[in-house]
Amino acid sequence: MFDPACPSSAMPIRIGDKWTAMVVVCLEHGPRRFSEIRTPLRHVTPKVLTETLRALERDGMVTRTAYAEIPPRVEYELTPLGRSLLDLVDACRTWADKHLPALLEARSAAARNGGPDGG
Amino acid sequence: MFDPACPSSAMPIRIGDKWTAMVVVCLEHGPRRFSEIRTPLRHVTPKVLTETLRALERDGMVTRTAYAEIPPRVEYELTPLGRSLLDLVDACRTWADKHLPALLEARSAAARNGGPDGG
DNA sequence: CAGAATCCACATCGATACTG
DNA sequence: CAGTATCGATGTGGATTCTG
Repeated sequence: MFDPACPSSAMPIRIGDKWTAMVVVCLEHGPRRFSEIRTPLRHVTPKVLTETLRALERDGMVTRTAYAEIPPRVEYELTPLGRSLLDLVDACRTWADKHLPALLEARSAAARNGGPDGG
Repeated sequence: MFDPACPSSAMPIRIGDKWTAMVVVCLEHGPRRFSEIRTPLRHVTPKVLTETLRALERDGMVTRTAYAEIPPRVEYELTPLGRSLLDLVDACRTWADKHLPALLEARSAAARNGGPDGG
């Protein structure tokens, strides 16, 4: 799911913004720091990750805890509401396991027929 | 779900493009004509609906059947793969019933606090 | 380390007008 | 009726740069 080469870009379903689902999964097993979220999501810029986290915070999905230390440390943690998104993530995974191959096959078949240069 | 005034715009989950989920629900109970899909989705332009249907067709979600009649008649119907999206639609509905009010409350609470004019 | 500010590329969505 | 063609508005995602 974290691999941009995986066919998840073909997924007909999306949770929140582009990185929301991955962030939620990252937080599944407990609080994580900003950098700890960034590491597995290697292609997300800090700006976008901040936006995603702020949106989740606004919607009561995560809590943000800043510690007054040097260097700074901030932890993000899923709320119960945020954990409820894991159910949706799971529903997506289940669907993908069962149906994504068929979608991919249909798509490439369509590309071969009515695709690039017509047919 | 078809009412633009409903809070579905706040839904943290989306199936396909903007109108995909609604189109799929429209086709739930059998084949429908282009116009029959447009009617309940009153704010969709023919261009966008065509794009949505073509995408669904490419992905093996719907079949398109054109009849050589005057006036023209075209019917769209869900494939088994397309019907599988209904499971996702249902998962979304279940989630919304249980958690959307909490999301909305958290969001408006955030708007009152750190909202428009900061604070 | 965690994040803010700025600018920009791109895709989606939509209004309008026209066609077989 | 069922589209197609063109143009414009908009929002999201990203690169880059800078700060406490």
